[in-house]
Amino acid sequence: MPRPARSTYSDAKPPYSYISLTAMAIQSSQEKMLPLSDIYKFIMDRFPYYRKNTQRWQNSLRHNLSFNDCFLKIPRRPDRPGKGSYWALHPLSADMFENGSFLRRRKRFKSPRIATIDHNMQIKQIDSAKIFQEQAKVGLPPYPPPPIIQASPPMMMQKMPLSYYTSMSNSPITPTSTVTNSSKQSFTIENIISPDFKPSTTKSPATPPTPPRSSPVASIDVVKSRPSLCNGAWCDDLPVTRSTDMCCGKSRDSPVCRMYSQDANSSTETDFGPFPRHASPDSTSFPRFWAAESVCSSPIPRGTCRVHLAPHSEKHFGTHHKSVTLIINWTVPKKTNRNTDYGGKRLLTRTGKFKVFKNV
DNA sequence: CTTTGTTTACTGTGTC
DNA sequence: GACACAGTAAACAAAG
Ligand SMILES: [Mg+2]
Repeated sequence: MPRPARSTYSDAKPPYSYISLTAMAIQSSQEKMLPLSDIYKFIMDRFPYYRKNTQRWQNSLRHNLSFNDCFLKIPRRPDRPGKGSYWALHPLSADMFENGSFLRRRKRFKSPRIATIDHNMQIKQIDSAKIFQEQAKVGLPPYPPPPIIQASPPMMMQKMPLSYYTSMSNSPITPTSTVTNSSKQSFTIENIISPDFKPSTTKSPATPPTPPRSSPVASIDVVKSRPSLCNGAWCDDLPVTRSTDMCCGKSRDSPVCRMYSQDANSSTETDFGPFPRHASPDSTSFPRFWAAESVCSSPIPRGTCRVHLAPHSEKHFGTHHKSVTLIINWTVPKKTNRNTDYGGKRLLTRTGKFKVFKNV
């Protein structure tokens, strides 16, 4: 086992990340899986620091569970009802910590996609997480083993919470290190993972701990459109690409596309804030004078930002102010590919100025 | 209602 | 500065 934390930790903040703390909790459990509340409990039990501000860190921790591929949600068994799922470690993430030290994590773990054969004998790429979640359900025994053609990275693996579904009532919960399945069918978790999780000292020469090579990524829709300048004309529909347009799947660390309105005379800038996620914003929340309305037609790929002046502004437009300059920032991927944390390139911020005159 | 889960946005930090 | 990782807040949905 990676060394667990000291059983008593002072009030100081432990040097472990949420990923580490959560991994500790899960690994410490008999079944290698825990419901959320038990993860909380584990952490609070041995780290007094986390007995305070529970809202805060628990929110962060949940974020980590969802966000990180190394944590898998395993559905509850019907005979063990309750709220929420169980959380396990992705078997292929055993390599995550350098020689098992919770203090040093390697590269962020990405659940690799794996080639399988579907019912029609078609080769399909699916997230390996799926396989393990399914497998946990099925347990050791029978069943149409999803044949694995090629599991991308050969690597050190760890146990899946097998006993969970299989040791319903009778079998004693197997101590993790001794779950040795002797006879088995063509494919189980145990088949594709190595027999034991050996952290610090021992290294299996047979299975060198290859760091997870980045796996093939799903194809991406790269947004091609660029906002075009429309100087000198009233633009009813400004083609604006939102930052989230650039994202493929989950996004994180993505910059925002904001829209600014700048008064040509006073040069005061009004920040209209990021574009709304799903719907059009209510125009009342916008600044009084340069109130505008932004409508993003859809939450996905591309949206059109429609800029109007609010009635109040409209009245002064062309008298008080000859024009309005809209400064619109948007982002483009620096190269192509994906966004930020997901292996791709960062985004560049571009700025466009749109001078808008009243349409006569 | 609360808890659990997903996601976006933003921030800070260390490294190269 | 680019980039990867980490922590936090918060919106929001779904399920208990
Ligand atoms: Mg996850």
